[in-house]
Amino acid sequence: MSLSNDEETDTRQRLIEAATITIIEQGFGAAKVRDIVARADANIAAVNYHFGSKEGLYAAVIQYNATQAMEDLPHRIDGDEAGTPEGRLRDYIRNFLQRLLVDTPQFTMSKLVAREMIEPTAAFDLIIEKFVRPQYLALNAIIRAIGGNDLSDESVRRCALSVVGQCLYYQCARQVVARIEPGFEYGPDGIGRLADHVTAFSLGGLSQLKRSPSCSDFRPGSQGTGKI
Amino acid sequence: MSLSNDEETDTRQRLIEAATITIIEQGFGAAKVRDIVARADANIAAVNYHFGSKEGLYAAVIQYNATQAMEDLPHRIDGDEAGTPEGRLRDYIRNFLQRLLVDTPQFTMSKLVAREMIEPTAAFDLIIEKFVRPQYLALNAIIRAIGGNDLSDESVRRCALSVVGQCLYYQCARQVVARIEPGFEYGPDGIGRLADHVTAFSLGGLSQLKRSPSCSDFRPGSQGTGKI
Amino acid sequence: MSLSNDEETDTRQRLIEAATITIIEQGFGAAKVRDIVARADANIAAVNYHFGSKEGLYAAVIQYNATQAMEDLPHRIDGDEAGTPEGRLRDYIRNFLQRLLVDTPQFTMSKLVAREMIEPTAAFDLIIEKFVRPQYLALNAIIRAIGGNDLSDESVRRCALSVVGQCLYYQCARQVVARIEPGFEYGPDGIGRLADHVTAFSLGGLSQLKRSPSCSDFRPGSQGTGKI
Amino acid sequence: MSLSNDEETDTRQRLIEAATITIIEQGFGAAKVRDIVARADANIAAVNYHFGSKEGLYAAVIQYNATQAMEDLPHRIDGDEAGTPEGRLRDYIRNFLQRLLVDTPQFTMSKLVAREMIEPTAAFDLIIEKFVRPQYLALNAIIRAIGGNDLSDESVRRCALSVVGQCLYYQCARQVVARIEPGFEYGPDGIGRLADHVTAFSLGGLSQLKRSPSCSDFRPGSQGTGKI
DNA sequence: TATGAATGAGCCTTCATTCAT
DNA sequence: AATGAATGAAGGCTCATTCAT
Repeated sequence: MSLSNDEETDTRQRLIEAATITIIEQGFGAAKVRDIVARADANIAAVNYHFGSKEGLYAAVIQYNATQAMEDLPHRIDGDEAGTPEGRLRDYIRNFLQRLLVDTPQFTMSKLVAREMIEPTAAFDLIIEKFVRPQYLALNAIIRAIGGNDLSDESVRRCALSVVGQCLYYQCARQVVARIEPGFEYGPDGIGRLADHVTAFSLGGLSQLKRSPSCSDFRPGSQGTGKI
Repeated sequence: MSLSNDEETDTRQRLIEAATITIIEQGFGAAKVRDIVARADANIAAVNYHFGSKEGLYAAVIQYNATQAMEDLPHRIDGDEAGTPEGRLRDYIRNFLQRLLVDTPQFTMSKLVAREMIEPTAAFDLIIEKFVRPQYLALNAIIRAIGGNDLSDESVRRCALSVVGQCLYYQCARQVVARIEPGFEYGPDGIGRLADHVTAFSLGGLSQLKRSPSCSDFRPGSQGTGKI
Repeated sequence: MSLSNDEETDTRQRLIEAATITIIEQGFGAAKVRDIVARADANIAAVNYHFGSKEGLYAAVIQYNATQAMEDLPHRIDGDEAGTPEGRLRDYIRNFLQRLLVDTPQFTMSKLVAREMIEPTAAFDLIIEKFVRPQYLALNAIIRAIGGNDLSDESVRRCALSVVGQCLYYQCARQVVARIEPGFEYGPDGIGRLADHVTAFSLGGLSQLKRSPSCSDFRPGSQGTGKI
Repeated sequence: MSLSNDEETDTRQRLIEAATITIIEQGFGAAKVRDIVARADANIAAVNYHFGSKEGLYAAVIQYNATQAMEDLPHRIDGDEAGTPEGRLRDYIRNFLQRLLVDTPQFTMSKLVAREMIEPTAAFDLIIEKFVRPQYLALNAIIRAIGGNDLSDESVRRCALSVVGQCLYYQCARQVVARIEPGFEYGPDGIGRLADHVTAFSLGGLSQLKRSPSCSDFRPGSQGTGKI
């Protein structure tokens, strides 16, 4: 309420933002409290004062970014069924890739999740429930709409993971891609073309699995007939 | 000369193996030299004596595991063209997933690569050139054989990354998968079914891209016509 | 604010003083940070906090003692031309010897310089420019005033080094003097008599060189003629 | 006796020579056993095998070099009274400076002594008695011969130290001289001219002290009369 | 509330020395 | 006698945290 109260909130906020950037860049373990407070233009003792510990700061980082990210998600992720299922899949993929790859202060949550996958912390559960599962269920719904009754529940889930995997790869393996495919660009156009490719590739995959419904039925020998 | 000489593994070797496990579990930065030498039942000064520094030990770890991994690769990864291209793709995927996911002291290299993606060190270049690129080129060759002249070079590369992405996801996001799909199992059968799925999904994706050759030509609208 | 604040010396200051003593006693290489902080009644991390490193602390030690020493120099060293040149030479020598030999917490700089001669560090340049050269130039001026036009510039410089050498010897070779001349005492009286001797000896040397101006002209044979 | 016995002696000898060079360059504390054995092309365990410890090696270094140096001293240092006293002084100074300053594998002892002055070790006593005192007494004899009965014993001793100090300065403060008098050269000619200067300066000093016998009688005021 | 100096556990590394062959 | 791997004490330095104002 008071002016000083506003300033405090300000320091807290700056710390969270500075920590977000630093942790995305270096990971939680390698990020130093001294660097974070320097970036936030705050005092070395501020972290422990406001958050109790470095881990407390990280919990606040997750909390803040998860909330922010859920608010920013396009409404159709939340279950809106407008448009064709294929169009919704394309939008989902495009949006997912953008959040993963676009170099802006926005979309930090997806990058934090990628970090958490490798180096899980106490915030892991929170992230799964508040951020990952809702989107995963939305993707499942889209795929179910595309596949209709031709796909088993298990196939739907596997296909959802195949879609997510293709996208996440460009985040996790960004350095590798930069090395083995130096021409790859992460600007808006590049991401757009990438989304087109992933969508087409995935629709093809879904189409294939609709015809040979159980993935367990698939046998390499059947590939030799040339019908795929 | 003595029998004990044959039985007791070399300290150098024990250090490399202990470091491999520790670094896979914790990453290079978080792995402590004291823990590594304790695991190797060696003296704290042994690392410096044999490898000059912690980083020198890591370089030896990469060198050793990369050599080991390249020797263990099935011969057809090296360009053998026996069998149908589809069969070779399935073998490639199955082998890739096994190396990523099987919980054995073997197949350590793939896990080291996954670490290096997140936390690149001075060994990054070595890994790319000696381990990643050869396999990536082999996968490109398989996909080219499947796609024939219907696929542009760019499409081939994008498809290769889509295949790799699906597989790597299960390594990178192992903890996430365990949470959102608790039933997923990483035993030989589970990995076999997973390989079947990824193969079928990818062959479907390739088939789709052969029909709409340029991924840039793909438009969501065209998906609604029912052709997929 | 509190009284204790006035009485307790600054940790930074205590560290510098403790380091000064320790380094004079043992040299920079052999001085241990743990010993220095113990002497300063400070924490092991204090050196890194205040000075960045052990070398940073040493730089501060030099800086502090050099500043202190320059302030303590008698004004006539700075170029004051009061008194006869011979009197100024005597004062210079007496002051120089005092700073080298008196066993007080004062006059530390000269002892640090003696250390630096044997074990040069990064601080060497700083010491030469800020401390040694100004005094050397002052001594040159005194000798020039004594020698007048009878001495070449080179002779003046050589004589200055002869004066400095005689004084420094008692610092560098203190242990040796104590052994081969056990009666030598380093109290005020002893230093006073020593200054008298060095002054007389040096004035005699100067007088000799004025008569045979170029040192290169000097030949032992000419000494045998009884002129000395 | 056996051939292997000769080879052993060889390793011992190589270790002593390597240690001599290394210790002169870096001092005893900073010299590393690993560097010494590398320079001697010997095994790391050789030092402890042959000398018991690093300090044992150093004792052997002193012993060997002191013996060597005493053999190499010009005979007249040992009390030969040929030639005029002034000529003998000049020879003494020239020889002293050569041993201190000439950059050869010879004359190592003088450099070890200079080290020992700053960083005395257990070998200090040995050095004083076997090397320093004999030469100091010889110099005293020369000065007594020059001064005759006009000089008190104390004056003789002080003058000897003045001579030694001038010479040693160029060894101890070599780095300083290089900085404040960049033109100074340490080749044979430079050392010759330096010896000329020191001899002339010292003869002048002696001559002065013969006239005002007690250094304690010297007063600055008496300098103003212009007779020096 | 905010500051920044102080803390101490713990890290990697160095080094002379010892052990086993 | 010679080798080189192994040893462990000790060094400088980093870091999150706490203290005193």
